[in-house]
Amino acid sequence: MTDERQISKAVISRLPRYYRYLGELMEEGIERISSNELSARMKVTASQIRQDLNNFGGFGQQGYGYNVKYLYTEIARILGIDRQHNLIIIGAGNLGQAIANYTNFEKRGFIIKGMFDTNPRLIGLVVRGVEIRGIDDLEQFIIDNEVQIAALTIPKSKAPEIAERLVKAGIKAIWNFAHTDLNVPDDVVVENVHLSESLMRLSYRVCSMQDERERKAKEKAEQTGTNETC
Amino acid sequence: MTDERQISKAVISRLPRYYRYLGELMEEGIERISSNELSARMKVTASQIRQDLNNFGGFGQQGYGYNVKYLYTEIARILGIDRQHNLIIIGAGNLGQAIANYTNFEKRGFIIKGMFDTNPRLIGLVVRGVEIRGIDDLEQFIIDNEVQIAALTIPKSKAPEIAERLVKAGIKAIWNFAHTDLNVPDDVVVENVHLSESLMRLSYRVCSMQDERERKAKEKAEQTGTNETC
DNA sequence: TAGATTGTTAATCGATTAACAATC
DNA sequence: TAGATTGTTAATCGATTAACAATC
Repeated sequence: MTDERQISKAVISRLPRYYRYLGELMEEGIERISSNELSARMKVTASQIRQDLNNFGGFGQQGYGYNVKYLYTEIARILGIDRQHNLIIIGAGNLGQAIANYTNFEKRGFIIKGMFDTNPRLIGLVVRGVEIRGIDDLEQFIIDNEVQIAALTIPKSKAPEIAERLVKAGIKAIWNFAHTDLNVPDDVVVENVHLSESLMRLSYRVCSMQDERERKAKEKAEQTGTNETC
Repeated sequence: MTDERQISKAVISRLPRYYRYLGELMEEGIERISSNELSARMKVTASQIRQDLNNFGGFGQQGYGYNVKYLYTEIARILGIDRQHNLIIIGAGNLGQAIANYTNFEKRGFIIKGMFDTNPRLIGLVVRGVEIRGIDDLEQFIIDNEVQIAALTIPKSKAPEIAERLVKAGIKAIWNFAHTDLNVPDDVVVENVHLSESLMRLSYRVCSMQDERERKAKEKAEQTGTNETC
């Protein structure tokens, strides 16, 4: 019913951004939009928008464009955020608590069922109505609460062992914030958020921007004859 | 000296991962590695590794492979993490504090000079030796401390205004955790970390994995004649 | 109906993989 | 020297953009 052929990863990774922009359009009270207008807002080509959406079927109408609310709902359905996903957070440090405190996740169907930590000082604390538990309960808790997704906000050193326990307990997906790659069976989804890698990419871009700035300054200096290179 | 031609974004985004694996190899005491061995560990093709690295020059040696330590150092240089980057964190909530507490960033040359928040309860607190300040000081602080990078861990609603102030104060890059796109001049780098989008991609993958599982189960049921479709 | 805009095919562009000569 | 493995060119694959007929 849902799947015809494999959708490319590039397309999938753009869908949440479309979803965000459509949400903003709804807030502005805009009811319909053409691929051209949307392309101007999002700074992508109209062609790409139409191509992307047509992977999932024709959501638009010739001569009219796209109905914002309808498209918004359809993308939610495609992404599976119209359903409920039960989630736990392993690691109740700042990062784990940051995720627990982000209320918008619940709006998208991600229900935080529990938090886990090994630190005795944290166990028993309640964050946004969710109790922090010791890690011994883990397997039973996953089964009892039909947990699909585990956010892993623990140090790299502990990640492989916990990942294995999660897999054995039947988890469907790991949202991995640990600075390491996890080895799991093919049918377990791992979505990595490697913040240190993100920061390194930023670093690269800052440096190459700096290089470019210097190159241009030098060029200008040469043109105005400020140095004796030629 | 450093730049010849534009390096593709795909290549850049893979460099931090190479860097991580090379670091692990060093910890294991491995001194040299061939593209083939590395490809097995990293689950990418050897061809891609060689192609990627050759964008920046020949770091290997025929018949030998790559010297781990040398390559590690070179990638650090390419990424610009051999230099010092002064950083501030705007928004001292859980996410901001999580970043402040992650010690490895300092190892890579990212020095956290200050944290800022509007919440009076947080102002004056000290996180890992860094004081949380009121946001009024922002511009002067950036100039006085030669701050290049600002991590933006504040709600979406406040992000555009702060981004504008940062740009005016001469910031070079914004590490953006706010759930919105920022409008900044071309020479200011924005690296987005949109956690909600990451979670939606995870959701998609969980659902399509589920679909596949069901499809296969159905196929099997048909083969064994458990239903009457044919 | 005429104008607008999609859905979709074709053309282009870029990234990945394969192959192999160069060379340590 | 022979074997190993890179650096690099060529072939393939996939993703993006352009174009336009279909159609609301």
